[in-house]
Amino acid sequence: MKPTIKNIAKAAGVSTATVSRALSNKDDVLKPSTAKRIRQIAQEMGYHKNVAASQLASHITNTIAVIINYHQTNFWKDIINGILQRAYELNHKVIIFSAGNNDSARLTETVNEALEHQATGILLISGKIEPAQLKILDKARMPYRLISIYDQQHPEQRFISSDNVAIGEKATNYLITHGHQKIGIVGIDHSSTGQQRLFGYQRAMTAAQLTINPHWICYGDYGYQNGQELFEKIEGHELTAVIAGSDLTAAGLIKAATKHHIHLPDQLSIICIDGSMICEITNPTLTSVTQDFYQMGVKSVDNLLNDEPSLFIPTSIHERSSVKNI
Amino acid sequence: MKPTIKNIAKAAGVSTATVSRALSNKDDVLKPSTAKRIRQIAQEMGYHKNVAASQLASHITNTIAVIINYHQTNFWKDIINGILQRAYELNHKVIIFSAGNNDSARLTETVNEALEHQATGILLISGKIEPAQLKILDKARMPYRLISIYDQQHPEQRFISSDNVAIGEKATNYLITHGHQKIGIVGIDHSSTGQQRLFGYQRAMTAAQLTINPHWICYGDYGYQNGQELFEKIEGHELTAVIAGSDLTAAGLIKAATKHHIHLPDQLSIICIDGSMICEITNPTLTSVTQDFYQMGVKSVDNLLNDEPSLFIPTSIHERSSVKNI
DNA sequence: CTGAAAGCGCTAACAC
DNA sequence: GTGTTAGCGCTTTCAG
Repeated sequence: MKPTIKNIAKAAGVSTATVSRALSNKDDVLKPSTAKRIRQIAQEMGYHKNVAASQLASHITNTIAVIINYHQTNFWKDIINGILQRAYELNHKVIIFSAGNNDSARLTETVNEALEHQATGILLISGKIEPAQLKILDKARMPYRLISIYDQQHPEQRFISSDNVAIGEKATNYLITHGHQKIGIVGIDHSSTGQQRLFGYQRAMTAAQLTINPHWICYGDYGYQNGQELFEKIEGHELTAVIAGSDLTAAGLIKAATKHHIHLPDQLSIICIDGSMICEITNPTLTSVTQDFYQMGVKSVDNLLNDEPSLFIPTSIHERSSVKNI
Repeated sequence: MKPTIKNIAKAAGVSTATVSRALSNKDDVLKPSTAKRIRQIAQEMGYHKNVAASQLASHITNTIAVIINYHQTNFWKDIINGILQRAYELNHKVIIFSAGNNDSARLTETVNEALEHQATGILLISGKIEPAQLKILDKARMPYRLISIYDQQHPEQRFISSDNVAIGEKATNYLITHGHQKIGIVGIDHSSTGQQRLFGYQRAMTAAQLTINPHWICYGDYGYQNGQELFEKIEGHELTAVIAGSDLTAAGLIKAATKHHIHLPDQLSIICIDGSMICEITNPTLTSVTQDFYQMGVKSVDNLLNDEPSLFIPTSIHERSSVKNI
């Protein structure tokens, strides 16, 4: 006999309504003895609620749909970890959709798919998003948040992100404070994240009345290998300090600098963005601007479920001996 | 007007069955013109299928439920990544359940919750699992696989895992081949994974007629900090080589060795298990036994959906200059 | 405190 | 090709 509410009702000699109540722990309405007896029978029959039926009837899913729109880097993993943790605490399930790597068509497809799940809300971990997809979300009147992306042009969009402009500015100012004037920024990319960090750098430089030599800005892919390669690009420009676009970029720069017999920080000061364990291990002295992606995941869930306004995840700077006073 | 199949039917002047067919792209049965017209109307009404209703009626979910039973280490993130990728390719959704950190009661709870979702199958990423939970799964007749855990005592259980005995053996034999006899194993724990690695080590040592000094076996937690601390423990035992239980353990050992002015590999050869990027960056010369967790995720999905037998994910050894010939 | 019954939105025979 | 209709398994008024 298939373990359904109906069959349990039959076995217990009660109605399906009573069984439903018993299994939903609505004990305040039921006689404790019947409730207990029903649960006992359910247990014996190996009953497991059919979530689909339950959701259909009740219209509540307690599910957060997460869309990952960029798998290349690793930060989404920490964000997911935070989401999972907080979702569990708030008694929500998490369903994850993979949308490839900034593939717009596929993202649209994925957003539509997520919408089919009648989730409580959608969390979109993205490098970028286009108006087309936003329109779908808005039309569906489904609560959503953009994680790790914010758009100064569209302050009305709800996001949870690091403040990348502030990050770039903070790192730059730190170096300026220490007397540096020829400061490079290395390994950022053309995504909004990279551009915002660059903008912060430019703003700080300009505010300090420092001129920026275009050669001091080196694009890259945030990677370790790339960091090593980029070192060659910054040589010969008399830089005294460099902002590494990511922790891996910094690791690569350090590796290459060592190989070229450049002494750090005497000949070159390095500060790194996204400083995490890798930098800590390769070079515990490295000053870094760190973001807490786990926290970003946690806050995202809170923010979504409580309908709070957009949020910047705070950034902290870990001052170590990698920056020389000049 | 709520965008349901019924309302679309009304708007299009057809039956709900026809709408259902059109929206499920059963175009072989429909007149192309009506199919197209219906999809057009659905689009305009902002229709999104109600997955709950669909699943309830069809009994098919195309969903893989993943349970994470151990959040402390990072390998699950790569596994999840592989699962997501492959699941997408096979047109399956992924729902993730977090079961804390080897909390047995909570795991039971989570298994039950996963069962409620009528998934195609369950993937359990675990450090360990108990008979109680296995019994629930078996009783529910739900296909499942244990990832990253295998139990020699229970060959009937389906698992996808690295072969930790082989890994320990492989690392040990590598050192033996290079002439080492006083070999330590450092940083493993008491989990089945750790114990299997230890067992492989012991087997290789015994096979080579080498005696093991109990002090050569140092327990730890696979961490970086711990690796540094453990270095002190192995000093004074005249070891010529060491197997580090994890990449982070190796990084810690290297750090501590350098601090103690021990020259690697002349005074001590190190080989590491789980060798990944961190080791590559901290010490590109380190010989390591590597496991591909991403691949483990990919294979798990295939294995589950195609009902294939248990599988060991192959391990490879990267020989570099961290082991000295003596 | 418990039961009867009307759906939730969709699918899948079966009929025409 | 398309319509009719009987569910899928559960929740939730509304009665009693």
